[in-house]
Amino acid sequence: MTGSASSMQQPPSRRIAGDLRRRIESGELRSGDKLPSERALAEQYGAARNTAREAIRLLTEQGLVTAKHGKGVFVREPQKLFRLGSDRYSVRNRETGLTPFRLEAERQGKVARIEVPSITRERPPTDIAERLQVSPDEESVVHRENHYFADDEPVQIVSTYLRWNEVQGTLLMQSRTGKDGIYGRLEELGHTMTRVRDEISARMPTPAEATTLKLLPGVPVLEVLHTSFDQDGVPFEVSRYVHRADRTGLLYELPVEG
Amino acid sequence: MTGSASSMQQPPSRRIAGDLRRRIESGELRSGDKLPSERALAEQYGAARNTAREAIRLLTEQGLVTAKHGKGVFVREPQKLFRLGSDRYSVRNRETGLTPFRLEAERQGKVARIEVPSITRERPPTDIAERLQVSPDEESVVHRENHYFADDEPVQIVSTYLRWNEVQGTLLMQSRTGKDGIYGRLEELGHTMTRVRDEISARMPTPAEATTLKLLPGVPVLEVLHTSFDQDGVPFEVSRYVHRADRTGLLYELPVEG
DNA sequence: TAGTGGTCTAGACCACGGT
DNA sequence: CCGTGGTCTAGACCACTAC
Repeated sequence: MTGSASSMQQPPSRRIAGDLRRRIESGELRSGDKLPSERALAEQYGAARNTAREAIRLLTEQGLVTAKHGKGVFVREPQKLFRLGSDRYSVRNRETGLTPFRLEAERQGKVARIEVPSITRERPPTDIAERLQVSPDEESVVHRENHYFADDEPVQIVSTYLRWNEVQGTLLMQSRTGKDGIYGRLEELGHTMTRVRDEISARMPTPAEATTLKLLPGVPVLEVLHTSFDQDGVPFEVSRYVHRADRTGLLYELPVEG
Repeated sequence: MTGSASSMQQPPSRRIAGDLRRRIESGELRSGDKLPSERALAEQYGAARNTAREAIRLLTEQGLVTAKHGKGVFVREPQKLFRLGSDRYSVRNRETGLTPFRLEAERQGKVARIEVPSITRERPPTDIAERLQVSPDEESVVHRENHYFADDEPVQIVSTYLRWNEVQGTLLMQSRTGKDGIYGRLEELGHTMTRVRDEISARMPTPAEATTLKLLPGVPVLEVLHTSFDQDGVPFEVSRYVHRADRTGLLYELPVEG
């Protein structure tokens, strides 16, 4: 508290955080390196431990470092991204027998696993009802919840919504949907996917999502609201994808109409 | 500190945060409502002010509430989203004389403004160099930085990279690029946009981004790395878009190849 | 002036990880 | 066992807002 008025712009916690950020960005502290302990930082800067702790918190919020209880605070390692391309809906991919997720996991040398925690008849959320063109006031949809893992690490949560009156009594009410997955069954019901729409947004996870995705603080999620349209322009399937943003990149390639 | 061992699973700060989250989700506290003050919460729960403050911090991190210095803590209002469609690169839109950004701002009844803080020759970042197929070791690109505002609120930061040897001495080195913008000039240079690739990710903002975008804590950014390809498949323009995620939705519509 | 959040202090005890 | 982060206490002063 000795500086002149002009040198006192920043509170100590910001100053400590700024110093650490610079040390990380300059390469002095590299991925995986351990930061000085909170108590050591406090002593170095002549501050209380809570002040050093606040500095660490700022960096954590920015996704730069991650704390490990009992061990220390470490510079976060950049993660290889799952690259989910716009061709992930292509029929060609179905014919390989590998889903896009399995393909991508394989590319990274990881083992893909998919769980189906629930398949239930429900009243749809309003955003889903609008897009699937069903009533939001009745139990008009079937909700299939899927969890995707790579090497037992959860990477995405998917909620797929289908029309109850169409899928009632079919394999689409089972967790094992047979050859070519749900799109194979939907094709038998007369829906050939000819167009898709993806609406993309990003936000911080809910506590529930943070738990199931095992998200560290400072990691946002990517939410994709996906709608499939058939040959008649009818939306026949809507899915909400929640991806952990530290492991996911989306890729869209498209022609530009003259 | 009176609960039995079995009822003590959660620390007080989480308990307070959980109670508040439930009150918000149940509708008891609505968008724009003021939460109890930190001191009031501390008293209600028989805790120190720092503990109540920690609870508020958790909610802020989750993007649920936002603090206003001197006024209080308020439930965050959902923002209307800028919907940036995949047709934003279409030539048709250029012919209207309105850029997609201006169109979208108009749709929301807001005034669009675009600043060009800098146009400089530079050595490209490696991810840009790869995609534009230029050398990362020379000053091989021109970097045009743009800031987009809606009603004087900043909503996106765009860095466009072009080949120095192509645009040297052209209008593309000026802030006013003439009719149809940069794509008009690039077409005169023989590059007709026929295909685009967008690579999308989400992350927490850097402090610099948080400042220029005036981001509140708990708001991530959407980053889009955009590449334009011409009639010969040559990448002739690469841009990095940084959008504030609380105001931006991306929309992609695409046909599915049989 | 009173009330609010923003920051800081100087302690304390707990839970976790490794020796 | 010791060192680490996780949480809490009971104060304090500052900065901002509104009256």
